[in-house]
Amino acid sequence: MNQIDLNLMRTFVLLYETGSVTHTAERLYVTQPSVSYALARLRELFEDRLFVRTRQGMEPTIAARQLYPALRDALQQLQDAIESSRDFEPATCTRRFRLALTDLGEMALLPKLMRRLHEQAPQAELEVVPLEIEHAEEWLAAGRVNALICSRPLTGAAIARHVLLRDRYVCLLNQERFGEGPLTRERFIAARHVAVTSSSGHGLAEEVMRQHGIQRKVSLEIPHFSVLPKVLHDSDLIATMPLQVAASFTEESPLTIHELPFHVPGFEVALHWQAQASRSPSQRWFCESIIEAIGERVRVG
Amino acid sequence: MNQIDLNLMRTFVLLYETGSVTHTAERLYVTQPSVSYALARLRELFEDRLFVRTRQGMEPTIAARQLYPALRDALQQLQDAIESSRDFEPATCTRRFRLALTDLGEMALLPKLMRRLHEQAPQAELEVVPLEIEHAEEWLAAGRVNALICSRPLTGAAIARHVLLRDRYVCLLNQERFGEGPLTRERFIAARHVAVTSSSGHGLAEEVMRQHGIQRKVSLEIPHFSVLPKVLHDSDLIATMPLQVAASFTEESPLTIHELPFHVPGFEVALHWQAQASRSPSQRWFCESIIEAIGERVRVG
DNA sequence: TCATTACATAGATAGCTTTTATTTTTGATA
DNA sequence: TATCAAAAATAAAAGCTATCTATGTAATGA
Repeated sequence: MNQIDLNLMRTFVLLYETGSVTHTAERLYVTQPSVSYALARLRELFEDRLFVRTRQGMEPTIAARQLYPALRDALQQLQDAIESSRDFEPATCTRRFRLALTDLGEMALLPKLMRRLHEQAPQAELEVVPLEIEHAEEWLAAGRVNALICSRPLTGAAIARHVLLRDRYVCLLNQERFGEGPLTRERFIAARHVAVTSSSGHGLAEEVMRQHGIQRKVSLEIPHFSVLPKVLHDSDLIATMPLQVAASFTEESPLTIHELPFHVPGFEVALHWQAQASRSPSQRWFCESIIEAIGERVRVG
Repeated sequence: MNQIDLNLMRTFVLLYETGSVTHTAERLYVTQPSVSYALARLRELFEDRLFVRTRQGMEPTIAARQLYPALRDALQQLQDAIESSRDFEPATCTRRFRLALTDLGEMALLPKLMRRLHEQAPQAELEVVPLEIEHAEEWLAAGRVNALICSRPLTGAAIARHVLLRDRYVCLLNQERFGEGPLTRERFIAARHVAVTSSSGHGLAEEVMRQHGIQRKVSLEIPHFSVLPKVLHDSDLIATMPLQVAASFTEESPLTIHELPFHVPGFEVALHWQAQASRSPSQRWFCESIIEAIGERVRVG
């Protein structure tokens, strides 16, 4: 066990991510046969083919799939640990950062974020992982993601938190189809609604409605926010969502924003990360960049 | 960054733990100059001397001290990940397991545990880390320890728990010096007590006393349970502690166990570990061994 | 069927780790 | 302070092994 060449694991992870011996070789600045030989050694080590050739590239076997997450996270931690005592240069950074986001977050924040990161660290990579709120703490603890953005405050041990922005829920609808006039409580209840089934933690408005005893007719349930503009444009449905997103939707479609006809407290969207003193400079830089990139945004609501 | 020889980190960790280039070489089955050369490369990599010669061996610099915990944990995770897909043989296992325990746990459980582990895995190493209850979850999440045993149930995400035994608090005293007769509430309050200042989570009895409004005179406060027999033997002090330990103390000293003169609920001593599916076979084996080793014990109380 | 693409294999090479041998350093002791 | 012992560092040589070039082979698509 103590004789295993740990450098092989780096090759494994790259093989998994690129799905190609050749591309892995390019990333490692070695020739293709070199990686092929490394793969042979990996296969002997794990007593499994690990990757088989298909038209889509090198497809991981079951064994490889099981190995990958743990190896990737462990390698990341190791690299973080090594890096922690060395200087960090965004300009020359080529590593990959992982950020968990709701699809709402993607729409509202990702453009700003990407611009910022690309300016400062043009060679760095950003991988957005769809947020599953119930795994949030686990992902942070295990290093699966470097940070995550959500509106539910995470309470677990050793998790740091920084509020990025405040928002509140509003209604969005196509006034033409819905009919003129303000959105009264009666009309809200009488209307047909579209709901987003979110494992993302956006259930605050629903909760409040339940508390107020407001029963609404949900005619459509979709898993993501992003198709809402099209859906609303072609129907008399009402969607309830954060103002930030609603506002951006009105820019692309002729939709109208209305206040909810009952009180829902505002909420905070916050960045969360593992608050260990030993986190690396790159990790710190990543979080700070996010905070600065999003923080610049004009507060709404 | 992607060119760093990860195998060097293994040498670093061993250097830190052995405090000796020569011993590290022995552990790695290479010669001393080989490790010396590796150290030279580490020094260049981290731009720090890392270890300086003293009478106690190679003493780590501040930089090395900062690096060590993160590197050790990351390496452990990596090795776990690699191991997870390979068979585990206790008989040939040479790795080191880390277990966080209270000193009470050490006394009550360690002998059984060590015997069991040594039988099945004679070459494995066990490192007992003094438990600091407030860092428990963090330690598990970060992989600082493989498991921990405590009586406070840990609630964090992704922590598995298995009750090892149930116990309850009793009083222990030297009847000769204390005076004959049962331990009434009046005598309990009138008596002088010895308390163990525990960061270990053994505060249940104290809490109950506070709730009952019982004020006792604490004449002695000590940080560990282990010296209690001697202290009690030479005094009329009363100690409040779990029955299991009290019972073992009566074997070595002529002390007497009394029920507490008020009700304190029993408590559970449980093993806790990180409940990730990806944990390695060795990790599973370690936890199962502990459960079997302790579970065999005759339940008391 | 042929061209193309990508991974595997063979044999040679070169680079780098390891080894043996030796020196230097450090701390202990007289 | 001088000397001795122990342990780390250095030097030079050796040996290993990962990498390279060249080539083979299998799958894909025009």
